[in-house]
Amino acid sequence: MAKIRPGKNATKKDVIIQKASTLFKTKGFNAASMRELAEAVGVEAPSLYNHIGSKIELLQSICFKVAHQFTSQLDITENGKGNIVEKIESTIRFHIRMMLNEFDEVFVANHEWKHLQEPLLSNFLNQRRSYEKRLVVMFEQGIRDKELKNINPYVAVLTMLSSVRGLEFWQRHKKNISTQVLEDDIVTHLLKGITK
Amino acid sequence: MAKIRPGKNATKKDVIIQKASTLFKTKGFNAASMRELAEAVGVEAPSLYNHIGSKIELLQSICFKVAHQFTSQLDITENGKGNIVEKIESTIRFHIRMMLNEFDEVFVANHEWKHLQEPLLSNFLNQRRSYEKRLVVMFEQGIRDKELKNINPYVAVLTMLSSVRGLEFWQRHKKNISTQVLEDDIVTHLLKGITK
DNA sequence: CTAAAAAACTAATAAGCGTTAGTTTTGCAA
DNA sequence: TTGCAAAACTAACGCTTATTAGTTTTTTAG
Repeated sequence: MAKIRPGKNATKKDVIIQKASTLFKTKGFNAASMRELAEAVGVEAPSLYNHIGSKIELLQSICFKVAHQFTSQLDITENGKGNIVEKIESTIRFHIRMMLNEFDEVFVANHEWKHLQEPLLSNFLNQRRSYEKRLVVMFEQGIRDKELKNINPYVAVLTMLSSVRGLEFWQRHKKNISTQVLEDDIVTHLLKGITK
Repeated sequence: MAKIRPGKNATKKDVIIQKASTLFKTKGFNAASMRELAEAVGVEAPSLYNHIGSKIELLQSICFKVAHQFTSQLDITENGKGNIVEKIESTIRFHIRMMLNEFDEVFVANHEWKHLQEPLLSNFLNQRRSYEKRLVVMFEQGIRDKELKNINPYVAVLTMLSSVRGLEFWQRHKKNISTQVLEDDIVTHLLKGITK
């Protein structure tokens, strides 16, 4: 009956992807059915196929959209002004803001990527590895430039990424602390451990 | 044909649970089929039901076994000797060792718990919350006793838990660094940020 | 107002799932 | 060696799944 009603700047496909993000996050990709997704969107399941190609295509869209956001922001940061510590801080803050503002999609990209199909699965993992490697290179330069302590750059990068990912668990405590305070706390905490 | 051959101190059920841990970790609970599990064990799918009750029971066994290991170790640590910093260090090292030695089961407990059914789902989440709360209390006492900086104990606990969970990603780099060095590095890194 | 295009609907299909039933084989104890 | 229990097997059931086919309704454009 009622058609899918997208907002001003969103196609119907965008609406489906957004609802899919929430559903995949909550139930997991395999446990989430197209019938549930359709109900969330407000139509019958087969109607979804007027806008999308398949269920797996939804997961692909979510994962690669998130990957692109992180990658292109790192492009900007790498080529921008500032010393290494400032670039690391900028990267940390971007990660935190992504976790807070686009939680569902980031969560799905972090947890459900394993259900991607080849060759996109390998493509996605290569992007992740490449991203981490670029961060390691950034840390290595910071060490060479004496901006950072003589730490193991791999340990530092993974500690940083893991800590920020831990924001997942803050969803429950969201009410208790301002996101700005949280952002500053984490940045301080992480930088204090590695800066000279 | 061939019966399930358990090792000396393992029942057949234990073998199935161990194989299930690996399979659930690799493919996710829903994507892992009983037919695949049976193949990994070396029997046909229906034969599994001579040893287990159901698929969901396997997930329950894994999740609650892990939860019990963490909880009972924390009991020991809390009631043991030493100041708060020593107890925190001991807890961190236990987490790291669990991640390294019982990776599959810990991974499943961390990632697949959402597929537990009520009332066990709530039970599991309550145990997690209770565990985190006990850590927070530990940190609060450390702050009161002036052993720790005046940090936000929630932020500190979640940073600690997240960092250790990040060891998941070290599976790929395992060859490049000794686990003992890794353990010491992480402990140092984490403690340095919070101790006075 | 009309016609074409977009998008909804109902019905159905094929495949895979966990699990059960019923039967046969295996392994240990007497 | 015999007999019983444990554990394997084959076959199949009922259910859910993503997806397709075919049709009807709704929206849009001229």
